[in-house]
Amino acid sequence: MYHANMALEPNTRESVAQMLRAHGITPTHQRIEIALVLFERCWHPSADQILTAVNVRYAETSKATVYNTLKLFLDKGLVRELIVDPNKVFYDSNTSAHHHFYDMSSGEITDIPAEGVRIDGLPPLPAGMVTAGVDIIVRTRPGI
Amino acid sequence: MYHANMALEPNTRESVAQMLRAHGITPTHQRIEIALVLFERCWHPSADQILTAVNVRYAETSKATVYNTLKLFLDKGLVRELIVDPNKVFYDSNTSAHHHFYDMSSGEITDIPAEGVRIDGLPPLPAGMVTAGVDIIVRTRPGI
DNA sequence: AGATCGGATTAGACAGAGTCCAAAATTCAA
DNA sequence: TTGAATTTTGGACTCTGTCTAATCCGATCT
Ligand SMILES: [Mn+2]
Ligand SMILES: [Mn+2]
Ligand SMILES: [Zn+2]
Ligand SMILES: [Zn+2]
Repeated sequence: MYHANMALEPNTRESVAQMLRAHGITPTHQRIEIALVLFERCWHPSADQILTAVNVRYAETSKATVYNTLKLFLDKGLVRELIVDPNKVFYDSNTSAHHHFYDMSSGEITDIPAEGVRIDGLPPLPAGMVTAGVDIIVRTRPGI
Repeated sequence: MYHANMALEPNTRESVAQMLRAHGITPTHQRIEIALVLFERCWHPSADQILTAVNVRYAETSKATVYNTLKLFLDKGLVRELIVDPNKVFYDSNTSAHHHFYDMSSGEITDIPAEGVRIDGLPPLPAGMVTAGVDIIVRTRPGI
């Protein structure tokens, strides 16, 4: 997966710190850990998965900080929320426009690149409204 | 609690009961009330809105029954879930294929008819998977 | 270095949505 | 009418996420 925010930088603490500074975020120890977890690979973790991943080595980050930080990253455009499951929000470190497969049986989320996908025939927006985003979710389940 | 003298058009109650039977659902009083609330107009209520609406005249239906019934209706294909808000599920009594505008500032949900909307260029599904549904959510907010 | 001070972190209380359970109520076929 | 099967129910419980006030930094100044 292409990470718009990572360019070709290695996932070092220093490169992550620079990315945070570039987005106007003071790079604290906890924020760097959370960013490393978010960008280390292509996944769509929940807050709880991030909390677990960040504390694998030492318990050094609290639940409150994970939620605080995810909200901050969201405000600053570093991550986006994925609303596909009734029970929890998933976070997507790929902020470029794209869509998703959602396997309803396993919960697995897979990116669909936006290039090549085209939506035709949408009606005009209600008066005075502006588009904040168009999400396509293809819900799948194991075939016969 | 069942009240024998509820003033409601017998045709409407009876037609709802028949619809439930046609879907293999035993039409109890609570289920009929919930179905009436769901189908009385075009809206996308949450479980809590349904609970409130059903109990406007008398408190005759419990929270547990609303959730039980919504799950039953979902299984039987009478309603569909709408996952657009991180905090609650909305229910859609329109089960034909269609899409939605979601006004992020007011929470208002508006139907987009599927006729005329076309999605091109979706990649093939992961091996062994089958489509359970394709949802387009156009998130909007008040314009400039 | 030591003191300062504002932002960041934290534990744990709290809230809202939804689930579960065992007891009570009801349905409906016999 | 009867009673077994189904449905309903209050309330405890779980889970995700929020809030708050105390504490902890860590960058800057002397
Ligand atoms: Mn939930
Ligand atoms: Mn929530
Ligand atoms: Zn994604
Ligand atoms: Zn709808």
